Amino acid sequence: MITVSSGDPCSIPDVLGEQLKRTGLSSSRSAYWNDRKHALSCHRMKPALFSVLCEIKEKTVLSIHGVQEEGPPSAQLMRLDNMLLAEGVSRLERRGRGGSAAAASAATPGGCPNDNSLEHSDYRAKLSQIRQIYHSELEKYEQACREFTTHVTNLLQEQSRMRPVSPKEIERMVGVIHGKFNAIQMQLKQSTCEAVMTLRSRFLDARRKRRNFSKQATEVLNEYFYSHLSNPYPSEEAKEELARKGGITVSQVSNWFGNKRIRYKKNMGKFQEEATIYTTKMAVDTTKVGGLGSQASCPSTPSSGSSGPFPLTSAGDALITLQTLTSLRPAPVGGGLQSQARGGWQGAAPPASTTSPAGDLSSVNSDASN
DNA sequence: TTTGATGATTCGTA
DNA sequence: TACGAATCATCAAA
Repeated sequence: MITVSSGDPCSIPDVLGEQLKRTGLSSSRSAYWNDRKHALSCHRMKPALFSVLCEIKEKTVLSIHGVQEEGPPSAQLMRLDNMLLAEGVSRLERRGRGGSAAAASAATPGGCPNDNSLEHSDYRAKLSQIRQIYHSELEKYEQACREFTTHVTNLLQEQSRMRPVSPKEIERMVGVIHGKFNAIQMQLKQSTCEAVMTLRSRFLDARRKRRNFSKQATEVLNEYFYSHLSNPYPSEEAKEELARKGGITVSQVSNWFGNKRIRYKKNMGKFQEEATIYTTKMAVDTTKVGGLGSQASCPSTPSSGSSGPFPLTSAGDALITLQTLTSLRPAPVGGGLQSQARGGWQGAAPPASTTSPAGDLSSVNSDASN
């Protein structure tokens, strides 16, 4: 009885000989293996050996049949692909190295704010970096996969001269190789997704990127707030103007006023000094301009008039009083503002944006000029 | 490191 | 839909 190991010893010298030839290492050893190979192929037992190998092969193929079925691409892989596509990472596929920079700068990740802040450009640069690394690694894996597949295919074809190797078997082996490389690719995709997620959370989470407003923005907002203390609800137009002057967005203006109203109401005592500063400043500005020009520093509300939902004994009036008093003595505005504010917008429903606050500077100015 | 200030977000409401 | 209230997360000064 002839026993043959699954390693198929007959083919080994053959393959080695070929490899030695390819790598230029053929020498006396190569000649030795060629002799051996020739001896084996001419051996009188070769047909018997080959038939035994065929039998073994048949059994082996039967035993592994059913295990080799390749399932559909996993849901996880699809999720990763979708995520990379959504993040703009896998858009460059098959585009080559040249177009990566342009495409990187053009790509806008989903959910990304469309402002042109420095953080945003930094985000894009880092995303582009991740994208380039991803594609470079992907290309490496694909090339390695191709090379390995070719190598194994050649190997099996060589072996098929000495042992039974069916095209199906080669196909299966190629499938196995692709499966292994796909697993590696999935890891690459997974880590790329993680990197993108980390980047997103770091750069795009608004809470993380919170920056204090510039001094100018704060001043513009405070000036408006304290000069409209009786009705600190800027209209859309006023918000836009404040946003423009402060170099911030309209929604930031809205946020600021929302926070300011709440915090002022909660702790008016704390804001007395600030109120004094700003109302004094506004009063001085108004006096300087002669009662007509203060609109330049304080956006007006859409309409004017004192028929708003708040009593005239408001902070707006306090400002008027203050303007008069400023020229006479240091402004003792604090208590007045506080008491008036308490009876003003606090607790009252916010007025429609089109209504004009009693303390609107335009009306103040006209009053003052009168 | 702690703490107050502050911009942003979320949720309920009118 | 805008607002108030509560809360979160970060900044910056002590």
